[in-house]
Amino acid sequence: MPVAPLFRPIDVAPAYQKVADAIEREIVNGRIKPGDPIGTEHDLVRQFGVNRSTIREGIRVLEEGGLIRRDSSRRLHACLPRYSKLASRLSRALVLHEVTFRELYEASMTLEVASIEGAVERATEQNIAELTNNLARSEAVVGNPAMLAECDAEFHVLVAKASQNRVLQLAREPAAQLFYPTTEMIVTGVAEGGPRLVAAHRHLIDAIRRRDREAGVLWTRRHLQDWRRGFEKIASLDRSVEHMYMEHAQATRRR
Amino acid sequence: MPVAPLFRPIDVAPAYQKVADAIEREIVNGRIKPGDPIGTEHDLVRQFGVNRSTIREGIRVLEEGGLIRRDSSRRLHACLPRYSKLASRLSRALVLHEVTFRELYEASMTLEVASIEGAVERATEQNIAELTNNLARSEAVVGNPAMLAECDAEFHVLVAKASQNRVLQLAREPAAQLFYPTTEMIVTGVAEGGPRLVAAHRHLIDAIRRRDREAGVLWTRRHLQDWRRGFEKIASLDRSVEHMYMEHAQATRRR
DNA sequence: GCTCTAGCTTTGTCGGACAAAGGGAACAGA
DNA sequence: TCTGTTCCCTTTGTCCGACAAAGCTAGAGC
Repeated sequence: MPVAPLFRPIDVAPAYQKVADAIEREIVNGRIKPGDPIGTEHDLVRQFGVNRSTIREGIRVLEEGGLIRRDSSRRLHACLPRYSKLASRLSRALVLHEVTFRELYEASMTLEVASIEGAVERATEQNIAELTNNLARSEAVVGNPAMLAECDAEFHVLVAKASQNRVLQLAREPAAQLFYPTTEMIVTGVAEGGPRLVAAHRHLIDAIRRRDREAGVLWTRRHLQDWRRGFEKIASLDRSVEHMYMEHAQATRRR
Repeated sequence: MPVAPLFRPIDVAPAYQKVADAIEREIVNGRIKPGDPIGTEHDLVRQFGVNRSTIREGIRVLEEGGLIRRDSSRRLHACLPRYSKLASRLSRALVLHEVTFRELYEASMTLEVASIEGAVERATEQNIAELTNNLARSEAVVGNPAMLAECDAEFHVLVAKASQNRVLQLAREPAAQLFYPTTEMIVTGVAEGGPRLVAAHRHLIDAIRRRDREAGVLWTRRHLQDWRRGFEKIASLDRSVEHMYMEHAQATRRR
């Protein structure tokens, strides 16, 4: 006959983990708001009653999770996790899982089409202005593959933003980050790549402005199909997706 | 007149970050394969020539990123980041960004419909067997909201898995993790909730088995609409989404 | 009132230390 | 020979104390 449980399971976790959990709890439940300063390491030592080394290990956990950051003066404060940083973890995971081109392409098709549908429905004047501004910059750098690729990535982030759906925005980011480095290669390797890319963006903005869902979906599909054809042309190059990812990851970390 | 650049920017980063970067690089480019042991902390101290405290801070960064883990004996080894762990970071971020119900619902509709479409097209016998097994377990616990909610979450993970698209699998996970804790509340609060949920699962498996895309999409929509109606019924309860998330996060961390 | 410097604070890193837990090898018994 | 036990070594988690470099602050000097 089993006895009634008298005790709860003891929470056995390393001290640094408990420190991280405690601070996370305060941030997630809102007692510490984004932007609020966390104390200095010494403060935390006093509050938690553990050694500074232990505190520092806990801080690393939270920092990597994007919950806290150090500002210019290296003081700690809570912050809203940035999508692009979190997404880069996922992109890394996708590379490690060796996802196929089909998986990436199919998922992106779904996510980008959903983004444009949202954008067509809910884009604000502000959103459209940002997209238009992006288009102008793209036209100016159409001969520079690296800068054009960067503009393209930003364009699609702006479309997702215009959808007014942050869940979607976040869901599309990991796949988009894997797209980005290949765009440069495609624009470099395919003669008509640059102009076609800019033209597609123009049509997409136009569709959003006219609230023309059909056109938005159509041009998103074409845009992605262009990207696929370009990718298939250069797929025989010697650089692997892993290498592309590594370069991208290092570049973003430096920011 | 600007001089030609003689020097590259010096990479100024804390030592612990360099340690983490160096190990990450070896894992991502494949020189260290998932499962391979990383040395002991003392080994790393010798290899990198820094203090053990510094090594340990670097290890925390990688551990949080899911790139390395400690096995039962606490030895370090590389590993494939697990989707559910990474996704919980994103779920946390979504909570902090205070996403609305509309955003969550709309994105999930897109992602779950895409999952079922993939599953209908590509599910293997193995996938169908797993789904059938899940259904049987769901039927057995239809009166237990907590366990039924867990089965439901697993069911949709299995559908995504059956789509044979890991990018999609990963993209849907953050939103799904926010769904999960509410499912229990809905099944508890709505009388017909449990049976309707199980019935929907049965129809979904059937659609996958018959490769009937229309039916799959239809029942996914109905299933999600049921969830929404349930949510709207209980939305006046006193527990906020943040609380639901916190409880869920703690439960998963203990695993 | 403004600037500049000296001093205090904080971070990043180091060296060493110790208890607890795990793994492994030697040893005893079947 | 195989199995089970015990003791020792290793490894981890944590602590203590220390110091240089960089930031911040307050007071001196104008």
